[in-house]
Amino acid sequence: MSATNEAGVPHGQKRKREEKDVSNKKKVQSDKPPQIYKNLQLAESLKDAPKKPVYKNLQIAESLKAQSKAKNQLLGKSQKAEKPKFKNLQIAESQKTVANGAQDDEGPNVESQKQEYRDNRPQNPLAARQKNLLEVRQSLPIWSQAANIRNALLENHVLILAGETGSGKSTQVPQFLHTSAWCTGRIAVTQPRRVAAVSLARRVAEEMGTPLGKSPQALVGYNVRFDDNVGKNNKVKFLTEGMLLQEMLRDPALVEYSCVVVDEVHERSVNVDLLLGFLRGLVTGTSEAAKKRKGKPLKVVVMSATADTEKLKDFFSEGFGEPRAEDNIPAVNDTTSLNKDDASVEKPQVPSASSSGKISTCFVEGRMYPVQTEYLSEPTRDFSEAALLQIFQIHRKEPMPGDVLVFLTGGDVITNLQQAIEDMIPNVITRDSGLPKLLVLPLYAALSQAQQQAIFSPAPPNTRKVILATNIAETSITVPGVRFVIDSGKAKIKQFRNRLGLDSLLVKDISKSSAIQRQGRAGREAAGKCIRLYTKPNFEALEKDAVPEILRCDLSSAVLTMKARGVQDVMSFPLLTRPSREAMERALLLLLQLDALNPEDGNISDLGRKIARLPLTPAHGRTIVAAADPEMGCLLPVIDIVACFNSENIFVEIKDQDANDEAREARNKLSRRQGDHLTLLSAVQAYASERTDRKQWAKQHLISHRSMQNVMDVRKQLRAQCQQAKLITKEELAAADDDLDTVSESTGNNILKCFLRGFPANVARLVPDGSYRTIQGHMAVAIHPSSVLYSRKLEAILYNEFVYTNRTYARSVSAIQMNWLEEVYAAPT
DNA sequence: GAGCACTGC
Repeated sequence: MSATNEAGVPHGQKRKREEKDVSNKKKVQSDKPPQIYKNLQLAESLKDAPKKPVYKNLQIAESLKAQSKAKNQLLGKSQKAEKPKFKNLQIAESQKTVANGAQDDEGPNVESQKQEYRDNRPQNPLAARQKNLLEVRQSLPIWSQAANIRNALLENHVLILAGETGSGKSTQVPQFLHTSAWCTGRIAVTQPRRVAAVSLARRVAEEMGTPLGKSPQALVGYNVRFDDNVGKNNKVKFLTEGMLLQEMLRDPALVEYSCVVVDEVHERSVNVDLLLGFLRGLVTGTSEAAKKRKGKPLKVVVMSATADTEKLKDFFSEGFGEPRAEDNIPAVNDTTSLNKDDASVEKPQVPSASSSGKISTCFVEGRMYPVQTEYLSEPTRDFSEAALLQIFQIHRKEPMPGDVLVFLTGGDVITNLQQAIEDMIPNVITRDSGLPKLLVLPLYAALSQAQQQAIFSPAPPNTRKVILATNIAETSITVPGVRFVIDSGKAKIKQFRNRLGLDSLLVKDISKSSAIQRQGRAGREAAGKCIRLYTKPNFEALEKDAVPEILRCDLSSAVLTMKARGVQDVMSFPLLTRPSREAMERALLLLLQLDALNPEDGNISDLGRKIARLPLTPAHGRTIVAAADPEMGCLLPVIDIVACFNSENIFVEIKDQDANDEAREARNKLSRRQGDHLTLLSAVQAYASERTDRKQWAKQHLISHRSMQNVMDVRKQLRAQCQQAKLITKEELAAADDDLDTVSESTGNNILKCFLRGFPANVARLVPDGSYRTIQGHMAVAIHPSSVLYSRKLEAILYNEFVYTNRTYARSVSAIQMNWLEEVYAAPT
């Protein structure tokens, strides 16, 4: 047992403590990047690489691109030939669509802002930067709409704003609004991703000429998981959707805010759908929580990249007591209703009489270069082969510079295609010796930061980059330098099947809007070209929009989210898209099984409230609560395991060639005969008890250091939250050390019993033919080959997930005893 | 003997 003396403070912890004392700017420079950067998959590079380009390279905000736009404009008139074409969103009379009669035509506070930096001392670098940025801001398409937007919210409480990438909406709208008279509280701006929230906040702070975050002068802050950088005087706060939902637990009326801007609504995450439901109740004053605002108005701005604002408008109109437009039979000549589902007709949509002046809509054109689109004349059976052909055709025919971005389905397809291209390169390039070189780069989430980073480094001279990417390049990462896009038209899509209680992850056709999004990636820096590896009729036949996540996932989390925020009748909670009754009922049933709801009235129980506060699925939350029961007494180890399930796979794939026997043996030592749960635990504990060089340790054990760092972050957060929820005392937590202890047989059993409590449906038993069948539903289940229990025959198994790929697999599996079931499910809590 | 798209509290 190694003592935790002063000198023995684990590396990471000590550093973290030091970090707390330094300012934000220093944070970025410190040898260990702050939490958020670690999650950018770019952390490693941050240490050495200059900071700016990193942020720039990420898909962040329209505004960052504005810089390059402005640069293009400065480059001179010669660029006029390639003048960005406004995409089909462009609406000549868009101003009319906002509230009637713009009063100040001049843009937002130009004079007052000018005055502001005149007043600042000239040597103030923030003010100087602000001044420079003002010119860039004024060149954004949204700038001319500033007065309209301000006036719209003066009169109405809801603004629906459609603006494509490049319009500047994410950065400018909060700045247009924060000086309005009604804006006495804060403006929240939600984002689906953490990176976006952080980088937008940074940018807006710069544009406003103030520091970011906690400083008393700071007007802009952000709050994302693992990184709270909000100051008392912040007027604008960027946060992730999940964070705002979490805030609603303690403040369901959002009283600290005067305005909530919901950005990227078209992505339709479950969280955004829930958020819109809550906001509708608040803005219309129809929900219980709305009373707590005591008459203080709330303004809601809903921003989307697609022009389809009708659905959103109908949704809010309904909240104001108007019937949804669908309920009306459209008159034959009523073009506004007829056009609703016609993607090709995107005309300005003047607020119709039915909106009764409560909802404004506004369109802002995006800024983008034209993209020429080609289709295959015949459908292809093998999109990899078709892509291979097109890549070399582009390389032969198209001028440099111009990198190629290929949208594919998954890591394996990407690896194979990369191999195929590299095999062909010698033939093609030597045969035609005038050709530039080709550099093939894979891009998908499971790659290490360093590998992902490669797409951002400039190619060597006379080299064309070919990036083979998954959907990650559609929303999360913007690849610079791309002029050619090849679109397979496919993506892997996860779908939860309620009846079977399993997730399937299958290759499916993408939606039209997804195809358009992919196409747009070719026109960000110059005119480009998009080759679709399917026919034009195929494209026309695609669904208009992707199926929203809320129709594709297990609803137990969403339902608990509603219940915990005061929604009693979840069936009538306003949702943009209503899931099936069956899916809702299944979720309610599971929550009842988990004791999260009272069986008498279906309201949330005390236990349910505890679960709802944790950043986990209800099943994992229930497991944690079970582990805190003194009879079980295994909270800390259960947290370690749950943390693993909430991070990427910690085990690095063992490839026969590169794994040496030593590492393999080291890895094997971590494995536990009881199964994957305790194997994960032993890995976390061994890692945590490593005091000298964790990175080296991870390498030696074929464990992903990055994943493990994330596990440690989640573990820390869960420990703190459990203490807050009084599931563990401060003293107990302080006494916990990371010394390597062997988990006793009985503790091991207790741990598995806790998981049993959280996963009543994920149990299967061995049947006479040697296969496993689930106890609920008698479905055939096979142990996934990645499990330490693969090919073992055990009395019964418990598993963390049930997925369908080629067959139905149980992943993360442990052995249990049938006689535990009675004990676990009979026990009162 | 499989092979996991992508986010988020």
